[in-house]
Amino acid sequence: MSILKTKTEHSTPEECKIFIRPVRDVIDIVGGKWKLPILTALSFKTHRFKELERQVAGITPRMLSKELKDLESNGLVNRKTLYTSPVTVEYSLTCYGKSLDEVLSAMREWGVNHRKKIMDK
Amino acid sequence: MSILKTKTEHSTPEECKIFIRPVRDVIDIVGGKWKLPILTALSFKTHRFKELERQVAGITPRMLSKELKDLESNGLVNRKTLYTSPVTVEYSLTCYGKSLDEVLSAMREWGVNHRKKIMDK
DNA sequence: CGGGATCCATCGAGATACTG
DNA sequence: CAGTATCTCGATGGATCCCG
Repeated sequence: MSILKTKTEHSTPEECKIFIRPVRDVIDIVGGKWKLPILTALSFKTHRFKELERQVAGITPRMLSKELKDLESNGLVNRKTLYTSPVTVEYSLTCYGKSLDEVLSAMREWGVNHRKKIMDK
Repeated sequence: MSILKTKTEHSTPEECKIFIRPVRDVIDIVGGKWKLPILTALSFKTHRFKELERQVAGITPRMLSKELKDLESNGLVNRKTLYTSPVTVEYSLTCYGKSLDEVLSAMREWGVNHRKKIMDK
């Protein structure tokens, strides 16, 4: 790629990638069937595994476990083992997880309006 | 965060659905492998089908056609047939499509920061 | 209770060839 | 040029059973 490249009316593949990648990251993080329901449940209160399984209607333990790991690896959710008997585990939103809410709110606002617009047609 | 949250500590399934649905709508609209690359290409300038096929590296005509129909059905993209010979078709972002940019920017901002955060670990 | 392991169905997307 | 039609495959997620 030329160092002397001036501003063009079209984008280079590199520019596009840098532009798109972080947006895609967000989609990957909150996308899929269960991430939003889980985050929403946790935004109301801390839940144990079994409680989440009941709150998030329809989810299987297998998926719940996998999704919680994903969310935890992204720093959105905190996992806390309580050594009661039997052992219980508490899941909660981290502060960082809560910071996602601004983004979700922006999406929600546009989405609510869009739904209205599409319905009217 | 949410209006609901200030009112109750837990959510009903109905409330959750209404809360989540518009966000999911946005994910569906810009999600998948090709929507963002296509929207990004069109955000720079109007393109014909074949031009888009070249701009969006790797896409097949089958997918490009399908994705453009999706975007058009959501009012984000305008399709304009030019009766030249042979016929050419121009695709462009609608004003409504451009309104999505605020949302994408919010996502991008969070995503850029997140990528930095994850990389540092 | 909090998961893991295994098998299976569905769907998004690629490859390729073809048409008006 | 602007798409369509088939076929195929890998990923996502569901069903079921199992364990410490």
